[in-house]
This record gives sequence, structure tokens and C-alpha cells, in this order.
Amino acid sequence: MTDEVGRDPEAVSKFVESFAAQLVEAGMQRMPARIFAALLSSDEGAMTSAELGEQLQISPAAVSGGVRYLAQQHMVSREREPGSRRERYRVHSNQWYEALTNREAVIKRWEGALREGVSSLGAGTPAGRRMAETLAFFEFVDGEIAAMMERWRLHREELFGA
Amino acid sequence: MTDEVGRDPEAVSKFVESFAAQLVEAGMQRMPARIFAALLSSDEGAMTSAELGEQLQISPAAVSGGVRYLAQQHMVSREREPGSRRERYRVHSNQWYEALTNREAVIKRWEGALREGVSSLGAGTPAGRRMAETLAFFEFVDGEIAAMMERWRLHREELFGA
DNA sequence: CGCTTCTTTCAGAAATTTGTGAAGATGAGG
DNA sequence: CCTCATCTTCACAAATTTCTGAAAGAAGCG
Repeated sequence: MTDEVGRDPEAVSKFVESFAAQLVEAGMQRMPARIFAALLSSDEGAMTSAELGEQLQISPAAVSGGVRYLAQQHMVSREREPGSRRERYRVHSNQWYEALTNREAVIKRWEGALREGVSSLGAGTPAGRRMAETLAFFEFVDGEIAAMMERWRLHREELFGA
Repeated sequence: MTDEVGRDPEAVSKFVESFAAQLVEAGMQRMPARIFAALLSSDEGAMTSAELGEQLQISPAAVSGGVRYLAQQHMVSREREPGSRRERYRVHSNQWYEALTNREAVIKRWEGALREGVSSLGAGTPAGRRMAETLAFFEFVDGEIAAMMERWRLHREELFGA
């Protein structure tokens, strides 16, 4: 087997860019999206800063900024190769889409804003009622998502084994 | 009752801006967010272009652009007062958060990109397997969300009556 | 028809965001 | 300690986005 490269870098790059484009369209910033897509399509599920910089043709500063964002969103984690200042950034295959549904903080803030709206506009007014209903929706979804993720874990074991 | 105004414009405005800010943080553009928040907190659930312009202090052009975006996302609908060129933009209290969960098109595109990734990187490779799993997750969520919305409708009737 | 009232489109000014290079930190290893 | 390899921060240039005023389009109504 002369297949030592193992993968066609061009095919990888093509996928990375096209998946990143979807993420961008869904609202993610460009650099985080590209970095994330690159990690997702790496065999290890992890890359160093230098590797990312090379594949994506971006500066160390851009890697740093993008990774910081992804880490804040809990979409990647950072690892340190022991005895080296070099970091590697890893996407835990499960972890990340859990983060996707973990709008936890976002939902909580929306709920807060809506509660304030209900009371400041008046619970008896039409606008107040509309907002109370919206609030109820968020509260409902909040609970449902947790249950859904639990079902996913079961489903996942079924499909791929524990 | 000298309460003819009915609502404190300042309180309304304060809520509108704060709710819009949450939407912006969640990735919506500023103008659409403000317009949407204004509609949501109006008693009628509908406003004319002129009313929106006045409350938000923006030009007709900005209203036009924002509304177009919201309509594309199915978050508001346009109505025509019969016998007038004046439009009013309405948020149907139910409709809009159904639109929120209706990432339908978005999810489909992600699934497409992932499928392409699985085949172009190789279903047998580690990266390919990771993407196959991610794909399975999206397919799962897709189905779950429909079921969840159905439960919401029931729950909603329970809370607020049909 | 043509006037009037609204809405949309468009080009450009202003504000914001993004990515870079360069300088500064941080820590491993001699 | 000093050096080397890395990562991070920062100021700025470039690209992009956002909003506006002005002009053009559309539709009711006399």
C-alpha cells in the first residue's frame, strides 16, 4: 500500500470549507467555523495550532481567537502534550452537539427578558399575555430538550454501541 | 380613568430594546431584532411601517429591509388593510416560535454536508465515523423536534385553552 | 389619467467586524 | 538564568455590514 498519506488533503479541505460555510450561514463566525470543521474532519479529532494554521492558511493570532471562542462555547477542549508548551485542540464527538443544544444560558436570559416584559407591560394586557405564552413555550422547550438528549444517548448506544 | 394611553411608552421601549439585544446576541441582525421585539410587545401584535419607524427611530428603508428578512424567516406575516396601500406586519403568537424550531432547511443542509463528508473522507476512517455519528444525531433531532412541537400544542391548550 | 400615499431599491457614508503582524507573555530545557 | 518554541494580546488596515436619503415603483382614488 502506497497509501501512506491516507487521505486526500484536497478532499478534506473541500469538505472543511463547505461544512464551515454551513456553520457560518447558521450564524457562527468564519474563523471558529473553519477551525471547528477542520477538527471535526481530522482523524484524531484533534489538531495543534500549527496544523490548523497550515491547513486553513491563517495566522497564529486567528487560531488563538477562534479557539478561544470555541472553548467558551464548550465545542472544543484544549489539551497540553505533557512536557511541551504546544497545545492541541480537541472536539469530543459527543460533547459538541450537546453544546449545540445547550442554549441553557441563552434560554435563561430570554426567559428573564420575557418575565420582565410580562410584568412591565402588564400581565393583563394583550401584549403581556402574548409574552406570557412565549415564556411558557421556552420553559416547556427547556425541559423537553433535556429529555431528548437522554433519549439520544440511548439511541446512540443502540446504533454505535456503548 | 385618564389612562387613555394605556401603556407607558418608555417601559415598552425599554423592553423592546432589551429583548432585541438578546435576539442580537443569539445571532439575529439588529434591525430585524428590534422590529420583531416591537411587534411582539404591541397590543395588537401588529404595527404599520410608520409606527415601527417612529417607535424605533429608523427610516422607512430600514423597516422595509428588516421586515423582508423577518418574512423570509416566517417570523412575521404581512397584511394589507383593504383599500389602502398601507401594510401591517403581524407576529402570530404561535407561528413565530414554531419558526424558531423550524431549522428544517438549515438542518437538511447540514445533513447534506455531513453525508458528503462521510463519503468523501471514507466511511471507514475515524473522521468518517465521527461524521456518521454526527449525522445520526441530526437525523434523530429532526424527528424529535416535530414530536416535541406536537406535545407543545397539547400543553399549550392545557395552559391557555384552545 | 394623474395625484397622493406608501413601499422598495440603490448608491454611498458610517460603523462594525475580521484577520494580521509585531510585540509581549509563558514555560520547558539546557 | 538564558534561549527557544508557543501562545496571546493589541493596534491597525482591510473587508464587510448596516443604515440612510433620494429616487423610482405601485396602487388606491378622485
